Amino acid sequence: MKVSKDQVRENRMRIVETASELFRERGYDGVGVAELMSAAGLTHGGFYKHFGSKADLMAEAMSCGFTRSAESTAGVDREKFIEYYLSRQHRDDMGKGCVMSALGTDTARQSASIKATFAAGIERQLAILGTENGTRADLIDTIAHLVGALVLSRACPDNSALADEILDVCRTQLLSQDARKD
Amino acid sequence: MKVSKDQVRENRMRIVETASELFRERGYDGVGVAELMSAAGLTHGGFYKHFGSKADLMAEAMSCGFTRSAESTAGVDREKFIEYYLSRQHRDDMGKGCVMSALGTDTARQSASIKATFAAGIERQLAILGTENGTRADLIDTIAHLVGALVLSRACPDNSALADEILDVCRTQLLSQDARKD
DNA sequence: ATTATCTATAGATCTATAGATAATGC
DNA sequence: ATTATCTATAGATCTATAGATAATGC
Repeated sequence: MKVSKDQVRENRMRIVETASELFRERGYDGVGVAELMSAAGLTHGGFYKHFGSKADLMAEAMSCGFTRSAESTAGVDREKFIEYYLSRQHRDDMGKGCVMSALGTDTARQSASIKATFAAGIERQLAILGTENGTRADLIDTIAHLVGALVLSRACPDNSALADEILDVCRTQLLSQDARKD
Repeated sequence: MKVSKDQVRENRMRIVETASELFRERGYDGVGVAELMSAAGLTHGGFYKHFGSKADLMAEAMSCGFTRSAESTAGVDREKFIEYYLSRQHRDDMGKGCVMSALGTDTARQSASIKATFAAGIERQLAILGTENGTRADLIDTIAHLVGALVLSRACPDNSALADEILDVCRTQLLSQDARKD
């Protein structure tokens, strides 16, 4: 039953990636270790050879999600970032979307070390957007605005007018802020 | 063991108010029916004479929270609302604060009927702020901005510089939008 | 007589651990 | 020999229900 070191690394990574998506989709309390391992193609007993606890995995899964976001956001300018962030596609696929909007409230209810991982993720996102897209204050403001729009839109009934209205109103406002600076 | 009709009404209300606060604090999955009833001074077996399910209570608890918010927000102008919303006090007491920021992501993971209750709450909040504080679009935009700021600030480590920075940056930006319209 | 609350429990889940197994890697 | 994964399970929890109890309200 033992596997090669490469296989172990791959299994571990698959657990983290799977968890990253499932936690975003259903929340920390919404996914059990057994289901998570099963989704990664393993049995639940093996989990604790990889991680000390479910909470430890949460931190890694969150960090992994931030890394994926950073990768796909690199080189994107403010306008494109806003368009992507407030798209229906992003809203309707929470598991693959932004960690800040999907796990922000979950994180508020977790331990200090998870919060620290989250804060580090915010800083990484700010760094990726970079000074060419605005001052630090501008970027923090924009990100908060985007996160709020997505959280509210997702909390509205699927395909409801209000859900789309929230995205549209915020997109218009955020892009007009951009225009004022040009 | 039976109690008067008045007592029944009072017990039911106490369950809803207790749930409203506990759900905001710890999330829907973070509180069990037994603990909830115990916090309301009752035993868990009696729960299902009041509510069909835990999810049914969630809807009522959410609606109750929105009502309390509406009460305390009535007559408050945009500037005062922003100051209150982005205060440390509000951020650090999630159980007693705004339902949108505390339960938005939880709601995104719930059934359509809970989402409908949430959307109705947004509409109520918009109505309370009223046309004297801006167009419907202005208000939606402001609320999304506020919710995002609070969600992100709460996800940062307690008493961290970033947690406060997020609130401060967004307060400045939101109040400057106000000034531009005067 | 009705019924809100109580105690008790069914049945399903949850996190975490124990011990067996079998392939890797020294 | 080591160890990642497996099966099995401990012990705690979870939602929901059943049946007893006792005070209300007809």
